[in-house]
Amino acid sequence: METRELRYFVAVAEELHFGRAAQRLGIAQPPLSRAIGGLERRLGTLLLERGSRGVALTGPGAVLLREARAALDAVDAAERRTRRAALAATGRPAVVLAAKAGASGELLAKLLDAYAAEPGAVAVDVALCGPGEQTRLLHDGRADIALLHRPFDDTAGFDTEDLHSEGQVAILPAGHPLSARPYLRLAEVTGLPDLPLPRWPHPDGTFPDGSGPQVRDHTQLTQLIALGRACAVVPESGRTGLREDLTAVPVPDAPRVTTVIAWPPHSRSTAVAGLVRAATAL
Amino acid sequence: METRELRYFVAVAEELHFGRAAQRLGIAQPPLSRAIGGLERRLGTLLLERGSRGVALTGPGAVLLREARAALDAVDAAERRTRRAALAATGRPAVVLAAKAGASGELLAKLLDAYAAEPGAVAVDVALCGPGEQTRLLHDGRADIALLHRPFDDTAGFDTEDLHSEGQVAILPAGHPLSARPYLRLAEVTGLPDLPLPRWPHPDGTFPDGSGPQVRDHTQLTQLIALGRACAVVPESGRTGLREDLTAVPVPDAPRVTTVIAWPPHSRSTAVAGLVRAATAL
DNA sequence: GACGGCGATACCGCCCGGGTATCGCGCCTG
DNA sequence: CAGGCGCGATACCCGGGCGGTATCGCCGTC
Repeated sequence: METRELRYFVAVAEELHFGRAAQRLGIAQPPLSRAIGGLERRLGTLLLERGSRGVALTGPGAVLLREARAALDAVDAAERRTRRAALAATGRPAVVLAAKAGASGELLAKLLDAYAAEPGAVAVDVALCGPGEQTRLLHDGRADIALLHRPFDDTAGFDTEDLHSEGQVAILPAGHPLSARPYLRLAEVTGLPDLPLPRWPHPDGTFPDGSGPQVRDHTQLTQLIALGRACAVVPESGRTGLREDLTAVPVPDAPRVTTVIAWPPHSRSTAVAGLVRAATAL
Repeated sequence: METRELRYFVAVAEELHFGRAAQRLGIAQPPLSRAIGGLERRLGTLLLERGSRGVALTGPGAVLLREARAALDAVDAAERRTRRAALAATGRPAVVLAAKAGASGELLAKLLDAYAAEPGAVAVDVALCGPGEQTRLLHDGRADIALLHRPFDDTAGFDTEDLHSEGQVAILPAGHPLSARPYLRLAEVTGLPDLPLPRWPHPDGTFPDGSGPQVRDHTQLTQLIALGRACAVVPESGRTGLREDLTAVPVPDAPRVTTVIAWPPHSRSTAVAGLVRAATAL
């Protein structure tokens, strides 16, 4: 199977529409139909159910969609990492570290300092990204190493090392009745009709069903809370640098959040090893 | 990058010889040279150092070799798993479980029994393979789930669940002076001049340097030990069904061996989940 | 200095991937 | 029920690229 075929299939499987997929791929629709047809013939199975109205994935098609995405990520990673190795060989070598914007700020700063103090340290490019984006960057080679947060991020498929564990706090508008309490139970926070929990986007950009406001980043979140339209439960470290009009109240029974450093299991980079060493020594 | 290019590059990088690589790929040498050249041009870096005598990998070339193997495994896995999903949809569905031949026999039998008793259990094809081969099968999709042994097998990149932990024993010819001892220290066994430890092949089929006899499977090993030409340190469970002319002596300070069940992190198969459930409930 | 091994280059033919035009088939609609 | 339309499949053509053969250029080695 060629990557071209996989790319074509993923496009159709995502669009569920040959015409739109072809447009997205920048080709005409007939070659796309042929390519998918050939794939199905070679695999000996129907991948897409062509109904009179639109297209649907078959069982094997769903399997191929998942596997093809992983395979294409691996191919992309191969290209990116080779390119970066070429850069490192001639110019300034660097590693890319992916971290969630607005999280672990202090820990990140300490890590960068500690690593920079090591002999032979190379430049560290920090890729700040949205929630849950880090694993994607690691998988497709845009990042070499990442800071993740269990249980929120999916650490499956990576080597990890625990760095830090912390409880969570509820962020409420200052002046809200609950904000004076010494601590809160998780059930008390999640059930507030006047302050719903916000909805974060899935990796594909869509939002889960529900009634809370949609947020995409930390700024939107704090603003919504300040407006009295939402509340949130975040790791303790999120209370540093909190706006004046917001209050943090501990939520002892919320799951503890562990910050981990993660890297692709077959990584051989000395820079990655150095970062891990520096991180675990913090 | 197309998988064809990756396959070509891996062939040359492994053979370190354009002619032989071309032969292995079933094409002529000139198209191969051109393909590699094109790859290098597009990546903007030299991948192979063409010396007067043979070919050597550059730094970026070594990176690409590692990444390309992973990517090609992922593509193979996509094809195999789709094919198997197609089979499962029409005929008898099955999972493939990879296990090291001659290891964990009893545990494997119990696992298969326990899983078969579950409602909705599907057929389990057991792929017995050589030491260290299981991870390969998992990576390229020939297997859906595997029994691995830490610290021998590399569990990186898989989800795992510990099943069983055991000490190790030394296998000696009956009648050897040490065979009467109640236990042995690891250093005593590894330093025997008359009974060297055998050498196991690497995944690529080559043997590590050293002086011990080369073995490829358990039968060869027991035969060598019986002949008084080698000894071995193996998990306790390896003493079940031992030949009469061999003796097992505990080695308490050898690292404990943990049998784990492992599966690809993005696996969605209910059969895999059922096997894991059955295994952890043992 | 002739030879041989090996990768690069030159050149050619053909297949396949991509394009346009058109068809076939449901489904909605007046 | 006819006509229109949306959408994927099919027919057919064209060009680029992949693979083939022949050959060159460069080094070692007798």
